Amino acid sequence: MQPKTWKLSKAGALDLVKTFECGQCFRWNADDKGVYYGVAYGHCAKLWQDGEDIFICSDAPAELWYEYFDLERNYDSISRDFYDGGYLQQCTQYGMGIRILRQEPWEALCSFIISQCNNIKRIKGIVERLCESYGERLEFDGRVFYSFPAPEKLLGLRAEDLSVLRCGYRAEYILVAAEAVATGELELDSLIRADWVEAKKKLMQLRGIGEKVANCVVLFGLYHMEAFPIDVWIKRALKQHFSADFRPESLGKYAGLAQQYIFYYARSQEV
DNA sequence: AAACAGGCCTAAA
DNA sequence: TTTAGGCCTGTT
Repeated sequence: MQPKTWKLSKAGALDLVKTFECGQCFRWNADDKGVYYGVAYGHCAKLWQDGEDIFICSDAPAELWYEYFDLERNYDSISRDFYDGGYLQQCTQYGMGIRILRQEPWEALCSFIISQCNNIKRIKGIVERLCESYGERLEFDGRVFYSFPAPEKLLGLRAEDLSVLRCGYRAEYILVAAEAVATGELELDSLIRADWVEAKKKLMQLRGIGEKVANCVVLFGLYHMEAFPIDVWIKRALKQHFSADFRPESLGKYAGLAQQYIFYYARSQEV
């Protein structure tokens, strides 16, 4: 199928740079002209902004990307709940344009296992090596890409086999998760429809998945927007700008979006 | 050179 | 229930 290019109708609600650089995903990269290339659900795409318009070029149907960028949800009205006249509002306004991507569940699970105690640059490197080693080779726009490997591709491997990834002790965790998903012991698709707390509990049964990683997977891979991952950045922001008895539930069913605004703002201030 | 990265596990209070 | 140390690897 030949790639087609089209213009996003609600482009104003999507900010490419913020969405790709806010730390939720690891496989989108800009070239020197600011054109983003990436792969999702086995399809390559490139996106760029031209004035007010955002264009997308892909051989996948438009619906796939419409869902991927969660474009049918009205982030403006959701975000109004975060206008507290203080710090959270500041974060929200700064991060406006971020979309919570609907990433592949297994990719999210695997990526956030890798993320533990790592910086984004290294996470990206490890994920890319994983895709190059075990994903499908794809060609798009005169370039070569690799899909995120299905968990089945990792069956039977031992931790030493993943040494090329240079992911250290996380190799074991990846293999445990891959086996659970591939064998059907862990049904990620059914967890999308399950209660988010139950989904989190289920994920945390796996070795190497604690509270933080589970929350990330639930939010970014299972689309439960209530989840509020707390890492060192968020912990710091909460300590400085929220009351001691703050509870994520107080932010409602889109707490996860608020978390992403806070995270993006907090990091922008220090880096 | 030692400390620290978007944590987790285990052992020990 | 909370806390310390170790863990792979890479960077500062």
